Amino acid sequence: MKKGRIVPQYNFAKIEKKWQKSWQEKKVYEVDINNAKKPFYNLMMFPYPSAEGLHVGGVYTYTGVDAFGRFKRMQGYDVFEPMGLDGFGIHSENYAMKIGEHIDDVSKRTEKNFYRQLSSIGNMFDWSRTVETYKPEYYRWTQWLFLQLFKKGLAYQKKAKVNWCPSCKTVLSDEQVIQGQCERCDSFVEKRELKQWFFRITKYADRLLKNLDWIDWPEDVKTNQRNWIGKSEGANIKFQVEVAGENKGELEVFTTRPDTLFGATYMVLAPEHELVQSAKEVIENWSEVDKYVKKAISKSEQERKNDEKTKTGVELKGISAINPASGEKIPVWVADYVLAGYGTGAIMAVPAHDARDFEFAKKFGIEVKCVVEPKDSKTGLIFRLGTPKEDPQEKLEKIYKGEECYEGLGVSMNSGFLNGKSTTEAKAEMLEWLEKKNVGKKSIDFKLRDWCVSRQRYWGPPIPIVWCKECAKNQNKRKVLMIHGFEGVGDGNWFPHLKKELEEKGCEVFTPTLETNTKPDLEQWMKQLKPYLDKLDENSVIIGHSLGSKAILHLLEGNKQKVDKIFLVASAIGNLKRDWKWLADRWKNSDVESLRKFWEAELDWSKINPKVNESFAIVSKDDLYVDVSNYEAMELDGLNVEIWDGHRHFQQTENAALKDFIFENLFSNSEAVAVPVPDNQLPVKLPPMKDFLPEGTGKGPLAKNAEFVKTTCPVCGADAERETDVSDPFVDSSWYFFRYPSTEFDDVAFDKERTKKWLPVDSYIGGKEHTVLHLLYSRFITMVLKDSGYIDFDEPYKKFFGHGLITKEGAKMSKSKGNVVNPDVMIEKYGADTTRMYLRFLGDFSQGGDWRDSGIEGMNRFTKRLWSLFFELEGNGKGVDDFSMIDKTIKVVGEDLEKLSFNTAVARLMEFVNWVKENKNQFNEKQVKKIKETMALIFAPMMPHIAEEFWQEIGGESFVCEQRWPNYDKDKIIDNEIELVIQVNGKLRDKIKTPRDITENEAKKISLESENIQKFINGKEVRKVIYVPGKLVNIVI
RNA sequence: GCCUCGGUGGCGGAAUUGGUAGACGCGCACGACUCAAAAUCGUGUAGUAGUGAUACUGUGAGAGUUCGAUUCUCUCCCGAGGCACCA
Repeated sequence: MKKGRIVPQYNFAKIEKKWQKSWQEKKVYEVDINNAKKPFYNLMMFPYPSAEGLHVGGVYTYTGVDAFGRFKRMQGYDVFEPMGLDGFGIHSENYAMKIGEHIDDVSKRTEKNFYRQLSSIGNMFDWSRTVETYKPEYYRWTQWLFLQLFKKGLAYQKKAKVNWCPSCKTVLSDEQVIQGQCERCDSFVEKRELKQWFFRITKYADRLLKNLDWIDWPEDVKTNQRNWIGKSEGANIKFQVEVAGENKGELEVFTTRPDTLFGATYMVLAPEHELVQSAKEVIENWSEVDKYVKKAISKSEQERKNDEKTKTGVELKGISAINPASGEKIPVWVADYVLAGYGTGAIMAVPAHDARDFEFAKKFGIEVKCVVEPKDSKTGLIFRLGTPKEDPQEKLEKIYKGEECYEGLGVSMNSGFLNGKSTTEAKAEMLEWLEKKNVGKKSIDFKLRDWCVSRQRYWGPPIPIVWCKECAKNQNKRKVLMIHGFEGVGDGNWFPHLKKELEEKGCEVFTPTLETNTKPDLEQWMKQLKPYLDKLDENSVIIGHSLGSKAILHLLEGNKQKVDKIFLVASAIGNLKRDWKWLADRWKNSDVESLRKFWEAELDWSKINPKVNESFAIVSKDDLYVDVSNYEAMELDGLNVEIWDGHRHFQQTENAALKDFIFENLFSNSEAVAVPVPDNQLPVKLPPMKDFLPEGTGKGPLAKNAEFVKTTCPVCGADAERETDVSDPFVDSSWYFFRYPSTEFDDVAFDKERTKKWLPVDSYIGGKEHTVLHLLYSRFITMVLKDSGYIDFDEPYKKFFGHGLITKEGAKMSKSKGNVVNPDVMIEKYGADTTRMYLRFLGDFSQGGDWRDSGIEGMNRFTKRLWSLFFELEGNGKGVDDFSMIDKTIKVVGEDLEKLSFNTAVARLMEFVNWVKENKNQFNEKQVKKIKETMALIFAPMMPHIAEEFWQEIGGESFVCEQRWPNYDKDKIIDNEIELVIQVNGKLRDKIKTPRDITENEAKKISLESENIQKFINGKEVRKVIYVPGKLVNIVI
């Protein structure tokens, strides 16, 4: 060994470039996508490519996730770490308009810049599989996804009062409105009524909620999602409405506190509530009411926000309601503190136990009736009320007198049969009573609303829909098969009234007469129905009653024929309401056994559902034969269940409500009908447009492009118009992780085998700000894809970890403050390794951290020290006896990386380096070899370039990133000698070195004998001696 | 108002089945090297008292449980983020 070796200069620019090139050339990070033995999908949130370039926060996340991915790879996993760009959206569009360039050019430039930056941070991205949401190869499948939802009835259009940003000239989702202002430009948002496309996410509310119970996510993220979904359980209660003593129908409300019904002293309707308009004639003060309602409805978010503090409203004079519990006549008001979109748009107001109602009642002098005592039902003790400064007794008196509002739990009072019951009991009992009296029932409401995906902008995927007027005309001309039930309906024309009206609309209606003698036979019915099924086409409709509906389902199950819609009226797919014996008694002449066989024949809904575009089941809880509760429980996928009141079995020859319902769902009143673009015509390309400013009329910029708009209908070939809305960028990002493993497929969005191999995602790491919307949307889309049979899992991410944000010297980074850290500058000045390492050291990954320029200087010194130390080590010493530091470091750093506890991992590595430095002249040759090898390996996840350089220096094979994480010797982790801590009365008084396996008595003995301790005992009585093995002795005196 | 997270030296932050508070780093001070500075290396660094060993105080405030509390319980204060007239 030669002495005084020359340490090469640490030229990070050179070595980082060298290794990045080498990794790329050798395709080290291109995972073997088909044959990987231990696939590990290491996903991070792809960035939105802004013109300013990659934010240091992005570097923070990506290098952190990469350190984890590299560690996983060293544990033997085939780690797939893809990257892409979420480039659609209003920011890019606004920016392009601002600088007067075309968005296509801007996008090309930012893409190049982003990928350059992302390549410079030393991540193991698989650059052979990128995803850019704004490229036709990608958004083709976003459009395909839209159509999947459309075909399942999960994408629909409705006129909706939407948030309109006058500056961006576009619609915003509720989520993008922050306190009445546009999330993007801070303009105050107005309300406008426009036709919008929605995704029916509310249908999945329960499932989105339930799965949270088992998915392996941090609790706070789950809580956020739960709150957003906002499930509340309560009751719907009907109040009778009276005008001049005469009953004028009913008013339904939703409440979570049915136990307070006796305290409902008035009712409030939302300004939009239909009763307000329909009762116009009988409202005595109509002009006043009309004025209020008009004003309230036109209020913008801004005004509502400003008015929040004061409650306003008008009484509907001449109208009153009857409290179903107390029988009292109570006034009805209209007020804008009641929201049309939640519950039933009307409330029963219980001012004594709801702060909002209380405020309103006090302002307008309405009676406040206390019906809940604030006391514990078991102990009878009055709850402690208010702050310690207030007098509890006085407060209690006020509550009883209705001078204060009490919202908590307690014991019912002034409430008839509920008196003395706890709130929980009273709720249950009231529900039971309501159901018995048929004036209310259990009900569940969600805060979650359907996802508005329409955007009247240019830079997004065009919604793949064609509007056809010709089809709207033809739509009415369809074949309808009506099938009667068992109950012997004359000539097979069950419900002749409906038949007649369908024919008037231009439909061809079949009403076969089935064998309905005393012995119904399924096989026979199916045989009789088959010729009729053969006459139908994909636009046809089936309306089946009772057993007849069951027979046609069995027939559909085994046949290829597809139909458009099916209506199951009082269908025998539900259980029999009572038992068969009862039926046998009732139907003495029928063969109940054969009926039973028919009724109970098993159906496979999953075979029927794909053959029907939309299916409805209409059933009544007053049905004589069919059990409704069973319908509620069935939850058949795609089946829309309608449960009505007061129909015994829908056998009437005329039923206006049923006819209306069927017509409503069969015939569109609009001029044109939405026709999905066929899959083979996708993508609907975004046409090049020089002027892509929105018109500001409510239609998107695409409406200005006549060439784009004009098309032919894919169904009938007539002239038709394209939809001009584009979809929300959240749709793009709701499925991108499905695409990464399948980027080379141009015939499917994602390949089945690939998806099976790589999904669900093993680890997803991203910012906490996305924990509600993006995560919820992608969970929803995953569920839809599962229900369509494309995948077999419900949840897209096995693990999610939300990291914190980084600040600069304690302040938020922003362009306006000019305190933005530019990653390019940092990498140029300190290199990627030092930057990565410093970002890891900032603080807990989940909490974020604070960037300090002086801090990275310190890390720079460390890197240089590490570099020199490595090359200075020679191994001429006689050897260090205690070499266990190496094993301890390997263990602890490995554990920290697994937990994403990067900051402590860095601290451990520093301690290790300090130890090597202290002993650098004592190590022998063998020890130096081990140290150098270990250094290369344990630094590899966080400082990948320097680690490769180390690895090369010691002559290691291939790349260090392909090596295994080193093993440690378990025996060396445990020290044989420990420092026994001795406390007196819990205070540290002495430390003594002892062998690890010291006995309890021995430990106590030496503790008591210690000179320091004797000083403290000083003749006092030793009461107790506590021994914690291997740790401490506490002497109590 | 509600929900969630947090509050530890001059600063970023460590430390949890309750058991040595302040790891690691920044900053600062002093020293070495140097004509000098930078860089580098070394020493010290929670506060108070003391030359010192050491003693007392100390994890937002107060109380409680315990032999022992940064950790658990209760009350309160402050900060950050999210939601907000959701019945």
